[in-house]
Amino acid sequence: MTGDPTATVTMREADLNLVRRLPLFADIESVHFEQLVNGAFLQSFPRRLELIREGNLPDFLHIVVEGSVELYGMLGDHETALAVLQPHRTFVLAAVVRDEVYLTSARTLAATRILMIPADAVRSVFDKDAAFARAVVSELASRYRDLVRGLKSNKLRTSLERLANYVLVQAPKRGKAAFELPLEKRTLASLLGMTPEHLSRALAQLALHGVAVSGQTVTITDRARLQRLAAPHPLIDEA
Amino acid sequence: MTGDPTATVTMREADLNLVRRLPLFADIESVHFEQLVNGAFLQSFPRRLELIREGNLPDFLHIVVEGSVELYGMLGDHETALAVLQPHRTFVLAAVVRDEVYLTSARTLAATRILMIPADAVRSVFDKDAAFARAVVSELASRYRDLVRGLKSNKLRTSLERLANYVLVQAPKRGKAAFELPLEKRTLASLLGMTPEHLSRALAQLALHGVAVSGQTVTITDRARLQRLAAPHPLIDEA
DNA sequence: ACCAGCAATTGACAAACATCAAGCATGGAG
DNA sequence: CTCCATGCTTGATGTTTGTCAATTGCTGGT
Repeated sequence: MTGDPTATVTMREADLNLVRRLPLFADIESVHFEQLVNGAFLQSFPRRLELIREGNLPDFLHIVVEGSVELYGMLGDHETALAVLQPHRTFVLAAVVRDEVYLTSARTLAATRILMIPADAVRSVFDKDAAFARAVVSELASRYRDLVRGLKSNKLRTSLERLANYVLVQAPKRGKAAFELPLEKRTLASLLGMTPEHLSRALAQLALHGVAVSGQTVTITDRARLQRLAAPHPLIDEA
Repeated sequence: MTGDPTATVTMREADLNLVRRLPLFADIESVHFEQLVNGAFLQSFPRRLELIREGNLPDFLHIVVEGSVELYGMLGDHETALAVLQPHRTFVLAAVVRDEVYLTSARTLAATRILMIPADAVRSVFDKDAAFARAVVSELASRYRDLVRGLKSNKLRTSLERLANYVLVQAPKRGKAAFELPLEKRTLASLLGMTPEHLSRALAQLALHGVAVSGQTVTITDRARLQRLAAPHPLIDEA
C-alpha cells in the first residue's frame, strides 16, 4: 500500500452515522440503507486529482465526505468551473438516474474523502423505497434550482456584480466581517466566469465598494456600500 | 364567457390519449393517472400572456399541449430567456417537487394550450406509484442536464459561436438546408444571451460562414464552413 | 389603402472582458 | 537559507458585447 496516492478504507463508524443522517438517507429503511452501503467505497484522494471525466458512463453516485471537489466543463482547450462542492454534497446524481454519460468532469481541490455508492444500487433502492425516492427527487430538484440561479446570475450580471454577491454570500452572517476564501483565486475566477487576471482587477475595484482583500483574507469594511453594488436578489443568491 | 381572453375546457379524448402516452405518464397505473387528471385543467391562453411569476408558490405542474412558452428570469429591469418550450414539455417540475417558489417566470409566445395538474396530486401520486416516481426523476434529471449544457455553452463560447450552434441544431437533418426561425429574433437573442442589436449583427456575420438569413428564413449555404465556426460538441449540443 | 405600433436594423460610441507578456510574492523542498 | 515552482498581479492592447439613438420595414386593424 505504501506510496499509493489513493486509498480505499472500510467505512468508519463515525462516517457511517454521519452519512446515515444526511437528508438523502435520513428516512430510508435500514435494510435499504445497508444495501446501498454494502457495495460502497469510502476512498481517499490527494489534492488535484481528476475523479471523473466527462463523456464516461457513471458507475457510482459520489458524496463528498471530507475535503472539496470542483465540477467543471471543458470545450477545446478551455474549461470552466460549474460548482465547488463542500462536505455532504452529492454529485453526478442526474447522470446516475438516467444512466447517461457525465456532462461534467470533477477533480479534488484538496485532499478529499469520497463515498462512492454503486449506481445500480441507487436505482434499485429508488424503486423499492418511497422515502429514498422522495429524497432523491428532492435533492435533484435542489441541484436543478442551483443551476437556474447560476444561469440567471451569469446572464443578468456583470462579473463584478457576481463577485460582489459571492463575497456577500460567503461573509459570516454575524460578528466578524472578515473571512478566508475557501478556494484558489483562479478557481473562483473560473466559477464566476472570468479570467484570473480579470478577477485580480475586480478584487482591486471592490476597494471602492467596501471590501478589502489581502491574500486569501477578505474583509468587508462597508457592508451597505457592498450591498448597493451587489444588489442581491432572493431568487438568485439565497441558499 | 364572451371576450374572456383565457378559456378552460374539459380535456378532449384526443388530448387525453396524447398526454397518457407522454414518457411522464406512460407506465403509470390507470387509477393514478385518473387521480392526476381529475383535478387538472386544460386551459387556452392568448399570445404573450404571463403564465407564471417568479417568487410565487407552485399550484400546478404545467405541460405544454400546443403552442410555445418562454421561461425567463428577471433582475431589476432586465430579463433573460432560459428556455423556449415546445409541445409535450413539462415545466416548473422542480418547484412542484420541493414546494418552493418559482425561480423563473413564464409567458406564452403564441396562442397556447396548457395542461395544469395540481401540485399536491403530483406529490401524492409520486409516493404511491413507483413507475411515476421513476418518470419524474428521469424527467427532472433530463432538465438538469439541459441546464448544464446551457451553462457550459454560455461560459465557454462567444455569442457568435452559440448562434452558429443554434442554427446547426435547428437545421433539418436531411434534405433542405433552409428552415424558419421558430421564435422572434429578440427572444432568440435573449435565449443566446445577447442583445437584439448584437444578434442582428451576428446574423449578418454568419454570411461569412455559410449562412444566409432573410426575415425568419435561415438557409445554410455551406454546412462544412458553418460547422468549422460552431465546433459543436456532443456534451453540449446533442439532444 | 392607410396608418399605428412594434420588430428589426444600422451607426456611433462606450463598457466589459480577454489575451499576452512581464514582474512579484509566497511557500515548500532541498 | 536559498531556490524554484506556482499562483497572483500589473500593464498594454485588442476583441466582444452593450447602450443609445435614429431609421427602416413589416403587420394588423380600421
